[in-house]
Amino acid sequence: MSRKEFPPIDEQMELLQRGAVDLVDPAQLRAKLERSRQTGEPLTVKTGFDPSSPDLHLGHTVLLRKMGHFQQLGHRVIFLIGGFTARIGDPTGKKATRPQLTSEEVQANALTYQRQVFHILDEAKTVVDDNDRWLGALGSHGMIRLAGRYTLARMMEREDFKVRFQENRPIHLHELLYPLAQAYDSVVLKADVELGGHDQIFNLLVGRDLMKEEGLEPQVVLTVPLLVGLDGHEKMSKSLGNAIAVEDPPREIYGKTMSIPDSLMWDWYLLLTDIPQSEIASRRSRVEAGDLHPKGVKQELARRLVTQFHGEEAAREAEAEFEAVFSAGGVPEDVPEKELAGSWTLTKLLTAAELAPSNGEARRLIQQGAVSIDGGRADDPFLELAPRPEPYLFKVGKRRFGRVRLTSD
RNA sequence: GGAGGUGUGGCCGAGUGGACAAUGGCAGCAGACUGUAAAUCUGCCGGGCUCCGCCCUACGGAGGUUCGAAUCCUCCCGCCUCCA
Repeated sequence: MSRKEFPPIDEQMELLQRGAVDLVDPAQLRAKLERSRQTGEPLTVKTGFDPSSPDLHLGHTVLLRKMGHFQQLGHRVIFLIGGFTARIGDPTGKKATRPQLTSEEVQANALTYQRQVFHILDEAKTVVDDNDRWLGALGSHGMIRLAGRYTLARMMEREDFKVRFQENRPIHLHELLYPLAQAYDSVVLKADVELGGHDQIFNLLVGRDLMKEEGLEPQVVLTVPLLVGLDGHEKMSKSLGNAIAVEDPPREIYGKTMSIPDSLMWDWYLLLTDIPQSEIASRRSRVEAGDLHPKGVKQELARRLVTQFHGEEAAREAEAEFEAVFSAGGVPEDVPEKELAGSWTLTKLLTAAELAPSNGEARRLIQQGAVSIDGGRADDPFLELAPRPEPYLFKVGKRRFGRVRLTSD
């Protein structure tokens, strides 16, 4: 194995700490980096992913990008699929217990995951592993022995457990095993560093403890913040509907980015782009002083995000379309088209064409002035539309478009 | 095993026999204002219809009492607390 050259420590430290929330602890990370520089051995960096929900969104990419930083610096990054831990389910305090996944589902999800992940990570440099490999083999005895390495008191230091215990809410025994299992991964992999979202801090620290317990050098723990979603308040998540999926089409990524609150833009710049922090700070102060219009700054962000997943060409197109549709009130490129037979009442037509979820909703939208036909507002729910050769163009609300061709049977 | 409590619309949370498709808040949708930003204001927010009205479905599930039940009774299910 050839000796690797690593960048200077300070340079590495700066990149790695960008946007990080916790770093336990900086001195130790520095020491590990120095050692790897001397020996030419890269650090082993572990990040676990729960394969239960395979749709990645920008929130996940914050972590992936941090992994990418380690890769850029020449370290060895392990993308660890929690095939075993997914079947325990990370205790969140929420009532919904996650459904137990079959190993087929886990495998299918893992593949979907990998397809999405390698938009961000360098596939050639990424080690993919699955903790089912060792945790599955542990067996009951092994698990009990593992449980013997930790105490209830230490487990109860976790905020979530503590609160639930105080409030007399249930804590199931298997939930205590989750942090242990995750910690055991670090032991097996002899991780130098473990990355995770800030919400994972407890689990990651258990990893440190367990490694010490097993006589290993403890891992350094680095966490990144949870990305705030489109609404500007809640963390980004698919179920809250405030997410941008990695596989969203260009115009969605672009448009959704444009809809975030201005105040959120700086965080996104920090966590989702590589623009130097000094540059971000300078833009921010110019916007706040009124020297720079926030729209343009946000458009650049949107462009950069589209570029990451679809390339520059797609980003330019998305921007052109955005300008045409929203700034100039035009019509998007590819409006879905439907064909229906005969004459229709406006209300029912909207429902039939899936431009409204129900007739009642369609009627409301019409009455509220949200519907236009061929560019002119339509406010009569009972308007009769007759068949004609060219399709009708409907616009519902700000961004829903549809063409409907009415045929005379 | 025993005693008690609780279960309401996407979420939180009122409602304890009729005026309840169910107060209020959040979320969502639409309009105005804009930069498809935020904030703000206004309206909507179970489904269907021939729509100032009517019909259907709905308050954990199944039965029952009643002219009438989210509200009372019985059984069942889930969740919580205390005692053992």
